[in-house]
Amino acid sequence: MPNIKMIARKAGVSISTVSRVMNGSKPVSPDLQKRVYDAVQQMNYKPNSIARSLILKKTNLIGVVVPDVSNSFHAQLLSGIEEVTAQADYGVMICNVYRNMKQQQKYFNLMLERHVDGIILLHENTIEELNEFQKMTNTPLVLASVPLEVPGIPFVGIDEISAAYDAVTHLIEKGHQEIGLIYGDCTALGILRKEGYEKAMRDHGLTMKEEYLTQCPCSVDHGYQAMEQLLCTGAHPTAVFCVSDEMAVGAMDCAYDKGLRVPEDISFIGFDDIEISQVVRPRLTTIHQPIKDIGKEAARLLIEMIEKKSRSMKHSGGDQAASEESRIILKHSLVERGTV
Amino acid sequence: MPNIKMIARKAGVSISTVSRVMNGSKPVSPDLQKRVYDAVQQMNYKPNSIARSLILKKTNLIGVVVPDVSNSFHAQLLSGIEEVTAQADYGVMICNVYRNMKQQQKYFNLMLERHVDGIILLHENTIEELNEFQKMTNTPLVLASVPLEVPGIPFVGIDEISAAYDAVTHLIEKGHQEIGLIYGDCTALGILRKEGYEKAMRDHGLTMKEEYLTQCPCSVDHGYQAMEQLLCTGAHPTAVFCVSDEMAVGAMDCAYDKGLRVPEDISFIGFDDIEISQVVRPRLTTIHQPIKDIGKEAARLLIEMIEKKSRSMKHSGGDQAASEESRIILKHSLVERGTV
DNA sequence: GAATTTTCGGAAAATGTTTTCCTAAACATC
DNA sequence: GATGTTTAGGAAAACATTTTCCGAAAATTC
Repeated sequence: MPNIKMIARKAGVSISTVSRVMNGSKPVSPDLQKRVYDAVQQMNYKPNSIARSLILKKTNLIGVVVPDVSNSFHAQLLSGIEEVTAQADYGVMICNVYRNMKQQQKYFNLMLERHVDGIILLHENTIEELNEFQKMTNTPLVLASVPLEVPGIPFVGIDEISAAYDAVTHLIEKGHQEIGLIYGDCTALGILRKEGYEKAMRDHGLTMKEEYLTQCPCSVDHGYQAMEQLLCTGAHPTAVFCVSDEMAVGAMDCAYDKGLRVPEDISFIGFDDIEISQVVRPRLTTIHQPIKDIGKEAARLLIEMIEKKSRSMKHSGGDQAASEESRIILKHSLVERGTV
Repeated sequence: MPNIKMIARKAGVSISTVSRVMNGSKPVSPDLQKRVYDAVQQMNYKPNSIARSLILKKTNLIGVVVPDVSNSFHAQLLSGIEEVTAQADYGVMICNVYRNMKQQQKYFNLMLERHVDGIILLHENTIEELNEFQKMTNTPLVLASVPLEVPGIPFVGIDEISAAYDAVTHLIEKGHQEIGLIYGDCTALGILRKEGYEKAMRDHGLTMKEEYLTQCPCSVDHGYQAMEQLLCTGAHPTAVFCVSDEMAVGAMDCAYDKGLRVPEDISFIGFDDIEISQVVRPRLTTIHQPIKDIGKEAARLLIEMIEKKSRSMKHSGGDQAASEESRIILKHSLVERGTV
């Protein structure tokens, strides 16, 4: 591998001249420029990115902290992120948290030790952890589809409450009054969606029955169990709103096993519009999220923050946090299929 | 951020001593050791990984080239990879190729420019490209679930031919004789699985009809179209082997829409055992691949190669390619569900 | 044609490590 | 007591860049 010194020697110029033509940082006479380009070509020279990182304090690497890459929703977010980062010449490093949220701090440190230029969080942290993080470093951070309100940390996603509201309203408009809810209460996501449910019920003058509420982690299997539990109580909802598609297909499955017909005997509405909602029979009616776009927007915003920060560092030399105070809310939509 | 010099000053020792206690590369007296540790603690010192990379010529970063992260199969592979790399203190950088295989070379260059220590390929390249790659660099490379035979490049996956053979044999054992095939012929995967189909048919004395063979890209929608096409020809297979679960659920859907009952009128068997095969009704009978384990094994092997190489570089100083000549074949299995 | 400004190339410092090469002391051997 | 062998620990080179500073040459102005 040739280095800048070899190119300089070959082209008969100084090291700095080579650097200047490579980065266009200062004007260089056409004559020398050509000599440098020729040498670069002949030796197939590529500037060493590590050495550049060291001096420029920029790795062109962003970190993505994700609960589980193999989950369809997160994988799609990731794909959106990757698309725009790749275009902007950033690499993305992933960090799979699985469910061991305890080691959260460790993951942050890992990314920071690798000097990522910024982080996208797909995984829910406590607000304290986020504040802690901000205190510790001024590495840009954005939350994608993690609806937390933390001063200085931008969020991109949908309006969870109103999306849930729309889902439940749809059920109500179709004539349902006894509406069950399967949700998870240990994430902000689940809680907000539940809020949307409650609001819709209230706004339409429906009473919420305690026994119609069931909570479980977000997975097909847990959705099944939750539905079982819901039916066990003797409750007979005519429709169920599940705060994720996985839960919904699990729940549907349970209903099916209990001899209930969907949508004749019981209706279901999901949330997210991931792949499985389009392969189950009947097709799952659900709330569509522009998942990939959320990823893209998050990446776009993060890169913007990174570049803004590195510009300001260059000029003022200071390290004031360039805190972007923004929330990017994308449009969700109801997609009617066959389960209500 | 403190650097090694500051620690040295604080502890009242030389830079090299600090380095030595950090890496345990040479013995240091307990007294000085303690002083260094105290300084490190007090200043919360973390060695700068970039500077280390520069001198050690090791980034502790591996690259994963993947056709599409949002695809369930690849996402699972990735998750397996990430699990073992994280444990071994390697980061993983992803490179989403989407379908533009043309720019393949560009992706390799991208990874090499970032000086990844090794690459896992989940995306099929031509053998020429791989040879080209090997000629260009001696960065370790392993193929995960890309069944290509290239000298010096290890592969980890399943025995595609025999897995396909098992699938078709299962159909035959259940009494089917008219067996259709939906496959893709532009990947080694599709071709090998087709081979398995052919072998099974031949071994059981069944004739293969040209009109029973349909090919299409691997997706639910294409599977649907392929099935449509298959039925259009007037052929009436009693079972269809689809070389991926996506194709299979698409094909099943088509059958369903044509008024055929599964499995009474027509049977289906898929391949991969990804999530959707467990949510469709009836549940898809399929060939199970230990996807996550493939990812894990690939990562394990790659890291082994990397460390072996860096050891040999250290001792002999040479840069002979430490070519591992291995193929790791994991066990597949038939999982009987409801579609045959 | 002289004075002033602009342009451009080169030397050297800076980035934060690891590692090689020394020196000097401690220890063992004869 | 003299000599050889470990061992601890420091100075400096090496890694591959970018960037600042400086001086020389060229271009512009009066």
